[in-house]
Amino acid sequence: MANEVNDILKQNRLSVTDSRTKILSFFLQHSGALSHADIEKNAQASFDRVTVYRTLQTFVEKGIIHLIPTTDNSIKYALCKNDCAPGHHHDNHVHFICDDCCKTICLDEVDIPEIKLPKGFKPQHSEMVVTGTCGQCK
Amino acid sequence: MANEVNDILKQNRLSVTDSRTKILSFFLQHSGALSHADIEKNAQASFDRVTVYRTLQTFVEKGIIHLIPTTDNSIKYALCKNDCAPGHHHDNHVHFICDDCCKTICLDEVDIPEIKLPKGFKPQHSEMVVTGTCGQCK
DNA sequence: AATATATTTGCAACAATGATGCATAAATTT
DNA sequence: AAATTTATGCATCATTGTTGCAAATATATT
Repeated sequence: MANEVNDILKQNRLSVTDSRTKILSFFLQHSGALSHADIEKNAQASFDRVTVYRTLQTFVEKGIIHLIPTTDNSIKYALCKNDCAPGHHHDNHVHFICDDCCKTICLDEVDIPEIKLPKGFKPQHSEMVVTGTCGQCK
Repeated sequence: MANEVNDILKQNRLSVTDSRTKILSFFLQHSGALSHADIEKNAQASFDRVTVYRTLQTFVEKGIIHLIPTTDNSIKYALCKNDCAPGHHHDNHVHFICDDCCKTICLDEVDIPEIKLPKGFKPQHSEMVVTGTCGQCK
């Protein structure tokens, strides 16, 4: 996996630094969505808060991770599994938030359906979040 | 409208106070989604920040307004137009965020489609947000 | 209509989250 | 290995949201 992390960073023309390597590894190890706090609390990576912010911002810009919409005031990130390019994300899968374990799960195999909008509205991107109980918590 | 505001509050067994009256009026006047900041900056209502927070929380609990999910760190609220009861919202319409004017619009007439989830997942509530260009901004 | 009770408000203080400038440190290029 | 570019960490600040408590206001009671 060390190589995979390295490759992803180089493919995106990012210098390979300690923080980037460890934060990206953390995402690869935890397939679900992570919050800034999750990453900051991660034992393996004790970086400055600012570094974590900047690393996450960089990853979003490069299309390595994507943001997940929430109704509480928390930002969550997850690895992009489709072919996302810098400044242009192609993730169009549904996200699931479990009311029990509070985990956010990317349902990579569930596409967001297209919908008909009222006249005049031009859609550019859709997000869909489903809450409920996940497989583990039923 | 003064009566309408009064009625809504009384129907929800809330004491009729200055802040609640004015904040609720503000929602009735502005059909779109509002952020905490929008309300705080509103000239007619110069309340303590804490009061605004608590009023909005109360309104959400009572089913008078609902939260709209976003990917940035902003919480947005909009009036519930369906029959939402305390602790039990029934809004299942799509929200539209315009990239140009940055307004959030409730598409009351567009229902969130039902989707098939992987085995084990039990859905409870769905949210859908579409970004793009709205009718005014095309 | 006046008082008693219950609720809400505003203040103070605090915690958490996020942003920016700049010197140091580390990575990449030559 | 040195020069250059880039990233990090620290200090500082702004914004956002929370909690406890006394004062103020609204509702209920007589």
